[in-house]
Amino acid sequence: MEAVKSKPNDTPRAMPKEARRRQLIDATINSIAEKGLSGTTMADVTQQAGLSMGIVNLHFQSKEKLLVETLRFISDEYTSGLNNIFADELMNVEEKIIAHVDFDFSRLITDRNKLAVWFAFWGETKSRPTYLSICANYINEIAINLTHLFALLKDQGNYEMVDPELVCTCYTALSDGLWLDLLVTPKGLNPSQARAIAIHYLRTQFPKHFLTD
Amino acid sequence: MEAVKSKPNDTPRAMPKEARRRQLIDATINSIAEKGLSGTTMADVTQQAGLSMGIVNLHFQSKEKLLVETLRFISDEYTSGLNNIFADELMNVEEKIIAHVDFDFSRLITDRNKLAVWFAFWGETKSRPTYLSICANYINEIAINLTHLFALLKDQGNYEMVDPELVCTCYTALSDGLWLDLLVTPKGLNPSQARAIAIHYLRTQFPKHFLTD
DNA sequence: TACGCAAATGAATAACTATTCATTCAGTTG
DNA sequence: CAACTGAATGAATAGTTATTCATTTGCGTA
Repeated sequence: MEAVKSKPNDTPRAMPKEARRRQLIDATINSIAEKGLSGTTMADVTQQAGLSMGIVNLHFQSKEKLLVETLRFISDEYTSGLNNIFADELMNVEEKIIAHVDFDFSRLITDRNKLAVWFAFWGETKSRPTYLSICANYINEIAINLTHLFALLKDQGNYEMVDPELVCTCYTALSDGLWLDLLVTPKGLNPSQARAIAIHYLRTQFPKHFLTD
Repeated sequence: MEAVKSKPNDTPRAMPKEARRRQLIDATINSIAEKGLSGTTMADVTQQAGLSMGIVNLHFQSKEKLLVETLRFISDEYTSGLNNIFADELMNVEEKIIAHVDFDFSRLITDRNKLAVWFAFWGETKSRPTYLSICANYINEIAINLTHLFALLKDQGNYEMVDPELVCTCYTALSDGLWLDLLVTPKGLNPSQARAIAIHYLRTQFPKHFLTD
């Protein structure tokens, strides 16, 4: 038997549990992006990670749980990024909304592999309520926070006719659609153009704001 | 062996080829909506259709081809509906745009089973270029037609500042996002509310138009 | 009514894939 | 440095699912 693998294995045999789990989640994201959710097998994931077959069942009892944790990972990443912005005491309302948009179209979020994971799960939501339940809480929380920011800006700018809840729903749907665009036709639209479209919409509602760039 | 099935089988044994294919495509749509793309098996589809296992391979050489034809079916349904509107000589520009929006949020298109199929395929697009190639043509064609309508309305209404291409991209992303909303949170938004949001956006661009309702 | 034939059947097969677990391995402790 | 311990391995297993094809079915025709 060959004792030496030519590929230098840079992961030590004993790693903090969390780091190994994270390594497997990363491999899962890549595999879903490359082969789709239906095409992702245990063999794919473990090979991606450079580890052996049994490793997933060791760290996550089953494939299904690995998938759930993967969705939870990208959900948490998104939610916590936005919560940092909402909680930031140094920004005013307009700055927070711009920071929100910047985050939505940042490298971290518009990474095509992660977008592929998002939409892979959305496509299965109707048949697997678990997937929806992971996102349901954060969806609602973000909507409340964002609506609140729009309401504040409405007051500050005397935008009588603006309906903050409508603007929040519209902005959210728009960014979902722009993400889909970035995923499926990457040559048609780049993240900064997508960002510009989102800002264009906000400017229709708050014409005295969002005039930079 | 039991000779008589209690369930009355209303499909005659010999059916026009196209009708049987259509029956299987319908069953596939239902199965994808109910079990997801990854959970859809040949047994599911054929049971849904009330037919036997071998039938799919008889009419579509393989499972993969059945899936491709299913995507093609809903793509064609959408495209041809819009093309009828673009080609209609009895409508003026504003009426055509409204008809477009009405179609986008009609029963035919916002059927949750069909939305589930759309997003199931979008989620696999990155890994299966075939799926994208089926849609690529119509996406482009519709964008050209819709941009043209916006350009005409810009001229007719003297909307100096409007960028028709931007409005088309924005409207398209918005409707994609609203469809996702209708799919995943059906209790949060109904089709007529979604339609109202789309009109709300168009009104920001063409304030003298789209004032009905 | 009987015959011919295309359509449909479904049991058998072949291919694939998640999970298990006895064994190996490497880092740590006494 | 030897014994210990828990992580990691991967061949074997068990379960699932697409595909095949010999057989059956029922419709149209002579």
